[in-house]
Amino acid sequence: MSKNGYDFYKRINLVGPLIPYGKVATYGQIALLCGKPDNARQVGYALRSGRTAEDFPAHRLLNNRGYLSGRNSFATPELQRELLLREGVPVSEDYLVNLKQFGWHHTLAEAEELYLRFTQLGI
DNA sequence: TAGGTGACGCGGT
DNA sequence: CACCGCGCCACCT
Repeated sequence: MSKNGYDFYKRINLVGPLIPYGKVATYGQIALLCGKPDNARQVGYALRSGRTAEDFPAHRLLNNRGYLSGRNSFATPELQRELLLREGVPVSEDYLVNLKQFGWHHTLAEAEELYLRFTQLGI
């Protein structure tokens, strides 16, 4: 837990790597899995400000409309597109991904297991 | 301390 | 569909 009592970023770094290869996830979805459904903006902020771990698949994150919106050198929409195409995720010329088909539809069990893990880690 | 900012999201038009 | 307004909330001046 950080000095101000905030543990959101630690949770993010545990959730991110769970996004399956060949799938994408939304900022809001990650926030929800972190137990903070209203913190979608903070997920983007975490990446923008370099608070995410090395193994965080930043290219697999997009907004709720399916648009790639990376904002730093590690994940520009162009780079995200390149990486996603490489792992078999179709991305249109205007950086749009079909969330229905390639979104990560996590299960309730996965969400519950994460919550348990956070509790065990005290974060 | 107050106010501005934003890799967001939802609901309304 | 698209566009807009507004709520959101940790961070940073």
